[in-house]
Amino acid sequence: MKLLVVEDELKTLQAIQQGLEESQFEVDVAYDGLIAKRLALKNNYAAIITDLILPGLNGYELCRQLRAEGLATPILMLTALSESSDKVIGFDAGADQYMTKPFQFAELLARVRSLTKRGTQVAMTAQTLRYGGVELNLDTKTVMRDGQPIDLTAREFALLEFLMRNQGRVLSKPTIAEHVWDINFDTGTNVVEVYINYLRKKLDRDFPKKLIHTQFGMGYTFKEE
Amino acid sequence: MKLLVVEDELKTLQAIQQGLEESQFEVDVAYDGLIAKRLALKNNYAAIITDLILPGLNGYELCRQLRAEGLATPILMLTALSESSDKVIGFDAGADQYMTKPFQFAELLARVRSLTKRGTQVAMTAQTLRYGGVELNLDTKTVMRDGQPIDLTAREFALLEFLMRNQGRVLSKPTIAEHVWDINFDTGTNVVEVYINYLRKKLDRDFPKKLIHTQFGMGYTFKEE
DNA sequence: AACATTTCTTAGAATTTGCTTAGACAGACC
DNA sequence: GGTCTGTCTAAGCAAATTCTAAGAAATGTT
Repeated sequence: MKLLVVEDELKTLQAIQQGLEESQFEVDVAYDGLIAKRLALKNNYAAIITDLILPGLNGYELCRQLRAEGLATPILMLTALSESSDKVIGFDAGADQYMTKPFQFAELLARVRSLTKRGTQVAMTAQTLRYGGVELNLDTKTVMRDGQPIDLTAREFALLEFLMRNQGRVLSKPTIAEHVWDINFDTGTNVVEVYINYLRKKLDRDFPKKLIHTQFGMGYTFKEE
Repeated sequence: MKLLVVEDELKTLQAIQQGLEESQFEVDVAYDGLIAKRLALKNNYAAIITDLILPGLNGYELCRQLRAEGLATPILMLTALSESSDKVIGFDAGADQYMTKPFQFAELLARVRSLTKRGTQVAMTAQTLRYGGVELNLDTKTVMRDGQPIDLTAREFALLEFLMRNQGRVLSKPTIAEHVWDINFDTGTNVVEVYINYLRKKLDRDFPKKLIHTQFGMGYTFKEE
């Protein structure tokens, strides 16, 4: 687990680095806000620990700019005692935790552990496929057509996903069977036909514009008009 | 919440006292270091705010002697002097925070609040996840639903945490197993199902609105309605 | 129009998936 | 050692989905 520590005071920096490394973290360091920003955007750190007062770019600005770049990495902000009114600013900038110096190292460690636990989150990308008024959300496994929810089973969903990913293309039944069912189309099965039928009932039946088209003797196409 | 304010300049003292009382603190006052010491040892104050320059016993001595008596009450030291050497002395004496006059009352209030929170040196920001009436506190490892405490085992807690962090998303059993159990889902285990069941009994059973939903053939989702 | 081929539709059988419970096992605490 | 607590396995049951199979309909060909 890799961390970035940003601090311009060498003694403090080394103390933190050493302590974290002893606790099995990999630690990158930066003395300067601008360098820190570059590192933070390049590497995928589990958390960033930064001082507020820094050369180049202060902790507040660093934090704000990283968030502006869409970085979700947890940030722990350190500040000296006489800066407590900056606390509010720190949170507004997007810091996740705030800690006043001086502090016990054990406390820092506890907080870093708590922050890095958030890594249990699955990839944040909200993947949705859109075409012809149909919206297929891969995270929530939901399907909407013209704003109306459509309830699909797991297999139906997989089939629709495959059709939408190959939107406009003619897909033969063996191809579909292979991708959606992981079967060789040897066995004279008609599952594909059956499931196309299920999908049509749910997705096309109540709408004037059909999206699933039969290409006689060739396969099926997902397209408008 | 009871505070002690030690200050010999009457005008300043009254301003601080009034401001704090308006902010719902109970305030005791002292004009003199010796009186302050007696009060501080007798009453259990949430924090002590003291000037550095005082008759009887100066703020530095007051601070040092209280610590020598084993008092752990947070101390906020006020001083007109802004030289850093004074800061060092202040901290050595055992003060928790240090503030130079003149100051904005809002800042004083913020510091007092931070000091009276939890522990002395650190204003802990409670790490809690909230969703649909459920409050999961990562620091205390406690869970509440609609203000009612819910008792969970470590594994149940980890599962709920993972569900809440990925709230709204459909999580497959292999994904859950990997993140909450650190296992490859090869082994035909059904732990996930069993623990979903445990969690439902404790979290959903006695509430009309269910939060854990089964997406047949796909996984589980944590969401409202 | 008659036929062959392909696709659609449906019912219900087969299978998969999920829920629930009981109990085995291990570690913590007396 | 015995008890308790928490974690996990296993098995039976229920429910939902998936698939098969067979007749109906549609399409294309002669």
